[in-house]
Amino acid sequence: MPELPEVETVRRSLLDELVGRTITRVELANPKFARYPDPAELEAALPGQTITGLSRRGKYLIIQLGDELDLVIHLKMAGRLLISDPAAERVRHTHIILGLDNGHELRYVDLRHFGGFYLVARGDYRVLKGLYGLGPEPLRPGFTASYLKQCFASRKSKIKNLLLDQSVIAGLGNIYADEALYRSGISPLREAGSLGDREIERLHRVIEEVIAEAIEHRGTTFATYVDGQGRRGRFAERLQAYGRQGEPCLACGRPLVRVKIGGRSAHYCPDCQR
DNA sequence: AAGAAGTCCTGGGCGC
DNA sequence: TGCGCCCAGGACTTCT
Repeated sequence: MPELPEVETVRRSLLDELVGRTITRVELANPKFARYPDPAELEAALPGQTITGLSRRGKYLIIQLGDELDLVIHLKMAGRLLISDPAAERVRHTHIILGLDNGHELRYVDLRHFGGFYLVARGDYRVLKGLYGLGPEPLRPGFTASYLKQCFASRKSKIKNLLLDQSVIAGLGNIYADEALYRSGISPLREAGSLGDREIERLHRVIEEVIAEAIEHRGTTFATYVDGQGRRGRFAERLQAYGRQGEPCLACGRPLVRVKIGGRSAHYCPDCQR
């Protein structure tokens, strides 16, 4: 499930391949992945456009086209962007193909059918409510402990739910939220408003640390995630909480547990996380 | 207004 | 072996 580190890894893996290229051809093998505007408009608008940049906000990947357009892509749970030779066989669930002027193709593959493409005017993200209302990036100056204190103050929501709220912090998903809480010794079940200043400061530091470390290791591959060249991430082996229910806590040796919080699974150590 | 719950979707894993 | 069930999960909508 691509979260910030995985989307950033995909971005970096595609930079050299995409920037400067012109789109020659569009094939909507499954039109529903053209989320906005409608498929016919997307299909008509892309050919001839030159890719001038590739950026990321939270879990959104943004392909800059010319001076005026942004092609926004969200991979959701299982989306993949792959550079391919047109002659190479298409894997199942290949939904969108962009032909490039260097003879390669950019293929969008999505087993869970959740992700998609959005074509908007440069910087105009109103149709993407989540992108429009995104909170600060964890590795940028706007993300501070005092900002978090302000977000958490008197909130009744469990801290785990707020970490997943993209309007609070951009880019955290289930894996890194669990890892950050584990490393900071805070139970995912705590009411956000009950956290003390010291705890929030620690959580803030640990979020930066986990995200930076995960980017360094090119993300976490659990099931489907790979970068633009099909390479897996190496962070899975460093996970201390996510997916380790029943296994011993690395700090105290007692088994980690998995519980449901807000419809999502949360993995934690009931002894070390308070 | 905050917070909870439902929605999309497929393949893998499970029990029987 | 094979069927049916449940689950994973991000962002968005709808509801209370």
